[in-house]
Amino acid sequence: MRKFDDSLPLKLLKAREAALNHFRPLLKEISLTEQQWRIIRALNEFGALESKQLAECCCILSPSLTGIITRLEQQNFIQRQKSNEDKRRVLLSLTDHAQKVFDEISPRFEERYRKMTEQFGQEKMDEFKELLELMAEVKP
Amino acid sequence: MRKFDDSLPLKLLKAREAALNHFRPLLKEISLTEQQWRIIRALNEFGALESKQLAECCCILSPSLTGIITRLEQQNFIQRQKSNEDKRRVLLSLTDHAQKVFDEISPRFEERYRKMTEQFGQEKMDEFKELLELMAEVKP
DNA sequence: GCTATTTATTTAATATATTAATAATCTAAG
DNA sequence: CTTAGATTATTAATATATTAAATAAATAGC
Repeated sequence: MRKFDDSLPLKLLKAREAALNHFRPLLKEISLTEQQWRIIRALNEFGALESKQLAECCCILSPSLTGIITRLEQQNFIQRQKSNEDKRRVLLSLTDHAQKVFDEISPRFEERYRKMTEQFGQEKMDEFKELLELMAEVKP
Repeated sequence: MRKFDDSLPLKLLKAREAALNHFRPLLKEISLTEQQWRIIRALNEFGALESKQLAECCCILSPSLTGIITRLEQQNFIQRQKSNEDKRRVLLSLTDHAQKVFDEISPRFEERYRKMTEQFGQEKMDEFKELLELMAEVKP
């Protein structure tokens, strides 16, 4: 039978852990969790988003998102605004404070990302990302 | 600047989600979480393990493991036994019940794993795993 | 032999993941 | 227009993740 270590989910978990280790020191420095930073990055790029869209693109389930947003709101990183056309929906966007923090710190994330890519090898990284995208498309 | 979606940790997360979707229905059927199943698989292969070793090979931190083991013990899947040489250590192993459940259900996991591999392509899967292992070795 | 240090595990506190259920609103069939 | 069904966000309950601190037992150095 297939060995314990020959498990795609486990290998994906370990690879992700190793990748995140490149960024954990920075996250700790600014006191944001990995998920909080992911959400801030998404809102920086897409501007205002509805909760559902944000959950989708950040790969975070709605119930988790509700809590994360609540805390980011308390820390003055995110503002919520009810939609007028559809009163069920909530629009989320970065505060000026969050935008400022993002602009200041993101170059340092970029630098670490660059180093990680260099260490792994640019060619291998491209090939790796290609395979990751293919796997993400596989349906059971 | 690098786009939001061009993020290795995010791609790893999405690929892992897609991979896990192949097994979630089975896990639900036997009412075990992904982590519980990982631990059972490890103990099936390695026999009795100490808590630290189990945490290491399952990529689960000790504080999480304590809770998971407690619940698996209550469900009669795992038994703990204190080491005699070093009374700090705890030896963990599968109960007969767990071994029986594992032997019955694991062929169905194998079958789904086989289908996932076939769908993705055996060659690509080998290449993919190779890159995942390389990434897991990269140090920050 | 004793003490300081180290190591293995657990506890505590907070954040996130997962599933089910709820509340509010919208949409479409009748 | 009205109501059944669908959709969005939240709440609730339980499990796991993460970091720090506490506990207990082993080991090194004196």
